[in-house]
Amino acid sequence: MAGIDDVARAAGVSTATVSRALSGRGPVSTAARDRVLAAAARLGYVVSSAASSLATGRTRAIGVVVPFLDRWFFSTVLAGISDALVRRGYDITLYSVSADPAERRRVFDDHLRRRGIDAVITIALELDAEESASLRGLGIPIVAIAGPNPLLTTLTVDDLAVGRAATAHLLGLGHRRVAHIGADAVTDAASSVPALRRRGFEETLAEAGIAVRDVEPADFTIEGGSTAAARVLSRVDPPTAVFAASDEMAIGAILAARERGLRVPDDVSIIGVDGHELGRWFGLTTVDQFARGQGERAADAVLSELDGARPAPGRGTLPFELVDRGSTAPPRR
Amino acid sequence: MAGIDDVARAAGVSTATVSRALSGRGPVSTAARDRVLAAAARLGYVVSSAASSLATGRTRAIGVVVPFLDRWFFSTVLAGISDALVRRGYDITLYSVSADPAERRRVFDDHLRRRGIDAVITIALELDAEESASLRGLGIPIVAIAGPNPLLTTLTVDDLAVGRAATAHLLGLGHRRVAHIGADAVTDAASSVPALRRRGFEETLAEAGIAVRDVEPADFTIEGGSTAAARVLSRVDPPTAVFAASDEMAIGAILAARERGLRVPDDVSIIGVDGHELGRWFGLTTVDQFARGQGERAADAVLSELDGARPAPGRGTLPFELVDRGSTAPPRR
DNA sequence: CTGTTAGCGCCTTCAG
DNA sequence: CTGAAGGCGCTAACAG
Repeated sequence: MAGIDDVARAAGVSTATVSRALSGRGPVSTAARDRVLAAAARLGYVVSSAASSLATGRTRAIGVVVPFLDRWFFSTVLAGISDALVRRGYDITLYSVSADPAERRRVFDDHLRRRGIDAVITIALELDAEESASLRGLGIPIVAIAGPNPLLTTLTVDDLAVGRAATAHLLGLGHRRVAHIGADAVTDAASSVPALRRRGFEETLAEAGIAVRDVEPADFTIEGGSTAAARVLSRVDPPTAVFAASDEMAIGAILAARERGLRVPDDVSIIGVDGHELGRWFGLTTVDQFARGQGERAADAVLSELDGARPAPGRGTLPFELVDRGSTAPPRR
Repeated sequence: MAGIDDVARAAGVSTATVSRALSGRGPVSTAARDRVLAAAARLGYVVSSAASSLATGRTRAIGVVVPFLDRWFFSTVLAGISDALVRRGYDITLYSVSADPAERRRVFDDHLRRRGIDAVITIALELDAEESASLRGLGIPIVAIAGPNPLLTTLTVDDLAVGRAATAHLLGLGHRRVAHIGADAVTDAASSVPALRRRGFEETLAEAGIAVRDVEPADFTIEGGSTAAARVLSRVDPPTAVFAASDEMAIGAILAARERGLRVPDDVSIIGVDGHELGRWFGLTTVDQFARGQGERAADAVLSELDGARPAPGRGTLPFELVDRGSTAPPRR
């Protein structure tokens, strides 16, 4: 494993010059630089990240913390982050944290601090005060995607608006009996993504003078959506439309409706949130939130902060867009 | 940021003792250890991974290299790896490599070498000789999941057997006109996962004295599966059964069949490979390969190698299991 | 069992 | 523009 002094010797310069030539920091004559580059290439020299970061304090690695790895939204955002980061020569250190408090503490207090990372991106993580403090204590740029966190710089779609848009779409079609599948009023924090979408739903209904009914908590999986939808649709006076807070739940709802012999959208309209690729196949109308783009933007945000830009003033807002693919229509009566 | 000598001072011992007490390597009296632990906790001390790995050569980080992040199989395996690794206090450094040769070279020759990682896990990566050599050159344990690579220690299901099992299942039901959706004979390496499944298909057919027809290449997405299935099913003499090399393609095939007014399994039987959670909802018969478990096993394998175990002799074989959920049945005639 | 003391490999002032 | 040299924070002999 060639070291910096092997290169220095081969190029006939000092290690300081090698360091300068390779890092681009500090003045080096063209001639010297060329010799260094050639020698480095010939020897297959690569700086040791450990040594380099011990000396500089920077690691060219970004920590990414997620609550799930195997759900569409998270892996898609992660893919976006990875794309953007790899282009800039940064690595990702990945942390998937469960709900287990002890394990979370270990990740926040040990791993994240021990490991040299230059910045952190969290995806839809609901952090308690202590965890937020832990993150801030790292003294590095932090960007939280999805879910406004008053304690952190966040980059998020306006989920209240998302909830309102989806609901307004249904009301605009003439629906009056509308169900919502999503947040659990008991366990979800008021500022969480699910809770905001739900609030958007409730507010919009209230403004239209419609009483809120049929709000079913579910866990954002197809299965959860299906179960919840089955429950609402089996009421004596079932809703004519369902707003699910995620596409996976919406797909579950479509499947549940079909199982009950209901046609979508003829018998019941269904709308989701996400822009899940699968939605296309179900003709699912949804509020697309461009997950991959969110990841890219978060990566760009932390990188520009690392390049000296001030932390984004306040919070960044990400785009969303209602995509009508046909799973919603006016109620039959 | 408290350092090791802050702890040493607070505990009234030398830094060497602190290091020993905290790492567990080397003898320390109980009394000293307790004082060190207390001081470290009080000061919120965490070792600097950069300094530690510079001194030891180990980083407690495992590199994971994948070709995709946003496809079910990969994110699921990754979740398994993460679970197993986090339990043992290791971090994941994640690399998603595209097909772009230049970018791949950068990852293999720069990132992977610069970054201190103690071992590498690759998931379904088709490596050329140079890339394999690059990896081996790291001089650290390597485990390749999915796809036998003659140049590396691999941990993989026997995809030839998977292909045979799926095909035999269809033949056993009485099908004689069976199509396959999967490998592209032109672009897929003979030892790749898709090619092996396809070969299992072809061999099994041949052994039953049935001529191979209707082999459609597709890209392992729902969309690709749907398109390919549409093509086979529109033949004048369409197959009575379809074996898709992944569940995502199989689901695409089911959707395509439905679109053509065909019932599954009455008009056409469909079987996939993976154990994708979505399969449940389509009643998809599949060859489950327990993706999450694959990740866990790979993680365990590299960790035990790091703990001194010899590299697994030859290649490890992972389990698979045919799960009949009803999308296959005897042909009508 | 414990402290002292070299480095680990690189970066970065500071002179020249 | 370039080289010499100290030090980043920790670990691993080596004495004691």
